[in-house]
Amino acid sequence: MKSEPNAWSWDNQVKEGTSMWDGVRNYQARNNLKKMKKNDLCFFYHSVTERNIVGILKVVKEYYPDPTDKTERFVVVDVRATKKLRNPVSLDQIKENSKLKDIALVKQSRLSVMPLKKTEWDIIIKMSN
DNA sequence: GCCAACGTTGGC
DNA sequence: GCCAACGTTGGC
Repeated sequence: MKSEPNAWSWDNQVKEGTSMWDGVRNYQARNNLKKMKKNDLCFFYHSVTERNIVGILKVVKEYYPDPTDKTERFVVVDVRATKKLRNPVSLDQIKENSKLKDIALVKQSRLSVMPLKKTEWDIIIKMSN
């Protein structure tokens, strides 16, 4: 899950505890939100200014209508900051790893909520230690 | 700050 | 239903 740290950062998330992941206005990203199950884990990525994966979020509530969306077409999930990565994993590092060359973060840079395979997740976890 | 890559909108 | 025009995102 991606956010510009100027708009909503990891520190904001930690301070807030559980919060809605709102503002998604893209159907593909919305569909990915809908696939999330309670207790699923997600990486929190700081886009634009930092380009780092900084922490891990947990889904605490599955999708429901986004109250900030007047069209009633988009949804949110509730998430909670779970763990800060020991070392942030940068976009450059991810691009340098040939096993990660096909992930959406690299291939579809505009998508703000994207899936990740377990094997890919594990590689990134390893890189953060 | 620029621009490529997309996604959406609206005229036809 | 097509596509030009436009808006947004996010890497560089």
